Formats: sequence, structure tokens, C-alpha cells
Amino acid sequence: MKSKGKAAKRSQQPWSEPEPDFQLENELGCSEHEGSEASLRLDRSWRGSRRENRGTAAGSRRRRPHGGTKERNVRRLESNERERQRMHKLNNAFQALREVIPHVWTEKKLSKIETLTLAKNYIKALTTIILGMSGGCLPHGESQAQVNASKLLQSYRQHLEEEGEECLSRYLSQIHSLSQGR
DNA sequence: TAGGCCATCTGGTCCT
DNA sequence: AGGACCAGATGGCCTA
Repeated sequence: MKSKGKAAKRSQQPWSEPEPDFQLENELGCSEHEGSEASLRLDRSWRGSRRENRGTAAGSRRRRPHGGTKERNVRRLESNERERQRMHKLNNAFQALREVIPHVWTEKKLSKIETLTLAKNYIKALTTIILGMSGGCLPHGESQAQVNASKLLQSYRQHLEEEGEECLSRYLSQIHSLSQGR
């Protein structure tokens, strides 16, 4: 796993013996970083939009009862680890998804957003085929695979036109070769 | 150098 | 109560 510089820094900084005054100030929302870019951003957004709508303590930061700094530190680190594991599982799922959607293989792997977009298009295409098959019959002289591939090509092309996503057009060549039985 | 993508930390909220 | 989930913040890496 790549170790990110920030992670290393962050994992030590905030919990290394915070002074009581500093902690209290943070809890009350007036940071010692006042005026810094970070604090400005926090002031502006402060998770307000989402939190406020949830109907609890409208945007005010509730002070959590917490034990000693050490205990809190340990709980935070455990929580960080769980979050890392969760994100790793999520990334594994993305990788699995990359491997089942048809696309042109290049050195550069699909980004997450590309993966989701392609998966969506692929599902749409398959859905179209299934719906089409449920009402039609196979033409004579063509194998099931050829018919399916040709339908997939047609459907994919249609979705590409609708979406206007240029980058996806490369996939047509792969689908086309599939339809040729190669 | 700007912008995209990503991993990680963080703390609030939800769920079991 | 504690873990899962979520989204904002941050900084590193890479590419055009």
C-alpha cells in the first residue's frame, strides 16, 4: 500500500498531547488557526448543509464525553484503521467491477468515476438487450453469441450517442470485434 | 503550474 | 456503546 505523507503527519499531530485550552477552543468552534485557509473553509461550510438538515442540534458541535487523552487517542487510531479497511474493501469492489465491464485495456487503469459510468452504460445496454429478447425471436443462421454481440454493439452505440461521451467510443471497437466473432 | 485523482484523517450521524 | 457510514479537508502524485 502506498503510504501517503499526509497520513503519516496527521496520525501524529492532532493527538500529541493537545493542550487543554486548545482542545476546548476547538470544541467551541474558534480555532487557533483563525484566518487560515482551513479555518475559513470550515467556517463557511462546517458540514452545515448536510448536518443541519438532519434535525439535530442545527450545526452546533456537540461536545462528546470523552475519557483521557490517551484513551481518546487509541479510539481514534482504531477508528482510522477501520476506516482504512473499509476504503480498501471499497477499492477492491471497484477493482472487481473494472474487471467485469468491457473496455479497452490500457496501461492506465480506469478511474473510479470512469468505472461507474461504464458500468452504468453496460447495465443499460444489457437491460436493453434483455428487454428486446423477451419480445423477439432469433433470426435463422446466426449463433446466439453473434446475435447477442450485435445487439450489444447496437445498444452500446445508442447509449454512447445519448451520453455524448467521447471517451467511451473506443469501446465500440472492442464490442465490434466481439460481434465479428473474434 | 494547474487540475484531476487518490488515500487518509476526522468528526458527526446512523444503525445494530 | 461501538462500529459503519458519510462527506469535508488536506496533501501527495501524476500528467497535460
